[in-house]
Amino acid sequence: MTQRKTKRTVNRLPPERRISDIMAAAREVFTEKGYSESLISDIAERAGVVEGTIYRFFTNKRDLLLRVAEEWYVEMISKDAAGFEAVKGEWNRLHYLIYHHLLSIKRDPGLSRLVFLELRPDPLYRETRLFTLNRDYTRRIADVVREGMANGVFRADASPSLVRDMVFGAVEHRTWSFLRSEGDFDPEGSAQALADMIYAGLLPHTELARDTVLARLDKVAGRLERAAERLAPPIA
Amino acid sequence: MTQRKTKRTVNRLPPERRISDIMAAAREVFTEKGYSESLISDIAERAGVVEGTIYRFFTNKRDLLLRVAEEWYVEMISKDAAGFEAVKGEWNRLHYLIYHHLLSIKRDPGLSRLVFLELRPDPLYRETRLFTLNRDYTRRIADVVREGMANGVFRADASPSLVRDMVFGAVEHRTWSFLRSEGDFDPEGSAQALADMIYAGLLPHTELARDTVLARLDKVAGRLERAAERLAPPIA
Amino acid sequence: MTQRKTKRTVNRLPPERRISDIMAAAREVFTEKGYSESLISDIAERAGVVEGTIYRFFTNKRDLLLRVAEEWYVEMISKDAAGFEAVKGEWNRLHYLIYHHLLSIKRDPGLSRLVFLELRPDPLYRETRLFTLNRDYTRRIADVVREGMANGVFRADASPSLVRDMVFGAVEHRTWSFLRSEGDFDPEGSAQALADMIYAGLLPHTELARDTVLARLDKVAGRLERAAERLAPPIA
Amino acid sequence: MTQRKTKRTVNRLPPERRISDIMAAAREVFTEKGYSESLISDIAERAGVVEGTIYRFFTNKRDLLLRVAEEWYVEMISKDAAGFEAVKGEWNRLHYLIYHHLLSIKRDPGLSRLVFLELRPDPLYRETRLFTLNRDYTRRIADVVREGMANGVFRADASPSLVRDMVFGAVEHRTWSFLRSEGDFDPEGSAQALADMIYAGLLPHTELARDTVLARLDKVAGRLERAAERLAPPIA
DNA sequence: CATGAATGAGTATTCATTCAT
DNA sequence: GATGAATGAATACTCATTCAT
Repeated sequence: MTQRKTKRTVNRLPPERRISDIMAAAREVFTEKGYSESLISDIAERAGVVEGTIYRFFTNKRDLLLRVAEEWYVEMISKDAAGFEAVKGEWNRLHYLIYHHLLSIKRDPGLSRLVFLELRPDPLYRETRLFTLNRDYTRRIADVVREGMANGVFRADASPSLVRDMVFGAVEHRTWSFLRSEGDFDPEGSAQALADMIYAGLLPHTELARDTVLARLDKVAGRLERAAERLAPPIA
Repeated sequence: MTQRKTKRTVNRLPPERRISDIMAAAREVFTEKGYSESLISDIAERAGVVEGTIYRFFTNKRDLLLRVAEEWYVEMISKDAAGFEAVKGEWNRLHYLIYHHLLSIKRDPGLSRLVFLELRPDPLYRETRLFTLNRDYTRRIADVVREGMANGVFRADASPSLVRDMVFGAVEHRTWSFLRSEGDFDPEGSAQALADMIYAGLLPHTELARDTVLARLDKVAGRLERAAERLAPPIA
Repeated sequence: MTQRKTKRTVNRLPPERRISDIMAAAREVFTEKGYSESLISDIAERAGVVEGTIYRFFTNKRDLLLRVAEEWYVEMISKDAAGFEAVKGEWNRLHYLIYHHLLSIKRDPGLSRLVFLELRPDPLYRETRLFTLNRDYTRRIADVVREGMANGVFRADASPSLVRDMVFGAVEHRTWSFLRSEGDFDPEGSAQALADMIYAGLLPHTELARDTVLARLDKVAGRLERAAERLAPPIA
Repeated sequence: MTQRKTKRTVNRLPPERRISDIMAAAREVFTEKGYSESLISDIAERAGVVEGTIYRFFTNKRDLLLRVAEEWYVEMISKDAAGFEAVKGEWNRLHYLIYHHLLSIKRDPGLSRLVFLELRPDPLYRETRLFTLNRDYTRRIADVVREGMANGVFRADASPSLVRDMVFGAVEHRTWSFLRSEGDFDPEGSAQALADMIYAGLLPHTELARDTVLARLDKVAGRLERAAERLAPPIA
């Protein structure tokens, strides 16, 4: 009649194992369904635990997501690290980082979406370890720029942070339709073209190639025009 | 018995007016609170209608958001159009578009977030008129590149779509902390630096042909003269 | 296949009716099961509405309980009011209030428990309308004491608030086992004995002045005559 | 691999010590947070044991609360016992018990609340040792009344149990706002006034002071009126 | 004896959308 | 056309208690 406790077989495991089981399950579920569609109960089941157990190790659902994303970043950072050290030359290093970033997105589009759409927009993102990890991850691009500037390979007035934004912004936009599951992208091709653009943009100004009479005149004319516009705006 | 109707003003307004009232209210609310925090009841109240009325003109909450975003794009596109036509020179045109895009984000961060976070990631985004509008909006960058290629100002192997992604991606990343309400950004400075990077990245690897220089000098001189004339017009 | 909306028959009723339906159902359920065991879904079902509808009229479950209790107090206060006015003499008025209070508890032990155990201990109880109602309800005892003091029937150094606490405290303790569903109690017997104790405790320590006795005898005789007349009215 | 045990101090203590540690911790926690807000894990931590250990000595959380309350009662009873014996005279004995009860509440408001709100309302309260202890504790008032009746100091028709309810009920009501942490109360003043009321209520009826012609007539009139009301209720 | 990881039941609340009046 | 009352689905989290080690 009064069916009470079903079983109650306490399956004792080392915490590290539990945590990694849960995180693996969470990564799966989050990746498949996105954050809000993911159910704690689903994650628990796949991890072979009960819902309550998840809350022994993770503050809440969001914390779990955060930890999964952090783990992913740690993975990405460490995985490339050795290879990166071996690469020489500014272009090659830019290319390496861009290419591997594209590969990571191709490998884990679900996690990428989560970071772009759930975690990064969060008002508390900056307080997050993920923010720090991401900063470390993206800083490598800026570091290459800084080195190039120190070597005299790149112009002295370049902006490392702008380059970082260009690279990661471009990659993100380039992969959006893929992240929306609509198409594919070519990591190698995109990496090459992007590296070329960035590299060329960073080279010092040669005589005729830039900032020559032509470019100067263009800019000056532009400034004059903008000034004129402010004084006498075109009749709309 | 208990007369309770607050007001019985069956406000019969022309549909266009209703629609614009609703969209104005929706824009306000969406901008202030983001999509999911926005309440249809709130929008209805600010628009001076009841919930049901909104559904006469809009399929659902998402459709309303979409229409608001579309209107914003139409606004942005038309607003810049005239000015853009007047701008000459590749660098200036790149700069113009980048600068005004940054200004739009600064002016309407709420709408920007909505597009980035709600609308664009949607699986059905491509079926949307917003997608088309955004394509038109961003195509202008690619068009500048194409023109430059045709003019011989830019290298023949440049990728207009990559440039588009670099520009809009970089802008987005540069403004993220602002969109998270954490800081500010300098539209003019960022626009200049970004235009410089892109421009330099697009120049031919070889020197410019001499005759091109001369031909373009003519053009530029002409523009200078016209600009000067606008600044100091001959006394009529 | 995709069984969606079950029905969707919108049953439109005047708000007063909905509210009273819900409150009636809530009173039933709360009375039967106590606060925390009561389910909103249960209340909704008995009221013939859907859960959401309850939240149109009541902020939350607790608010609903509060409103039910308030209604009960209003009921109790108004029900006794007319009768009370007709009662003359300090002892009789004390007795009347005590007796009817005991009757209320006997009639609605569930609500009594709720007030004693859920509502009154609440840290915000004083901010509640229920607090005000209860104050008005219990003040009547203190008022009788005050009147008696003014009339010289009771000693000048009596404490109306202490009497109030004695009366309502004693009643509560006397009915505890009943409220715990363990036994019964005798309202009439308890009311008499309690009124006697309180009355005696309030009399002046000295003897009554002779003329007072005579004056009051007149009044009492008059009341006796009128009462008798009501019992055996002259045949019309 | 990963050695993780924080401490391995298998603290083997005599059971009595364990029990008193746990009860002390429980008393603290229950007092501070109330029953349902109290966590077994919190109690365990403060007692320097783990959760499981508590269950070696106590059936469950409620049992622990019960034992804490019982201990409190034993404490209260034994503490006053000697002093009480030394007090002579009915008024003085009433006053002594009332005053010390008020002091106990003032000293341990948290435990008082627990008894009033958690333990006493329980359906199984009567089966509890706490019930017996409380009966012994409160019986002392009734005993004083009985003695007084035997001595001829109090009227023969007094009700010891009613007096008990009046005293403990009055005290409870008088201290409610204090127990809700809203104000304070004056033990000495309240004890005196309450003792006075009770004492006076228990004295034999003197000639003119009570139950004289006047009071008799009042009562009779009241009874007649009530009878009349039942026969012919006033038109509402 | 002690440990402490694992268990698992249980529910109030929101709000976009509908459709009878 | 307008109204706005009614609908109803959907889910994270807590913590007393147990029992394998």
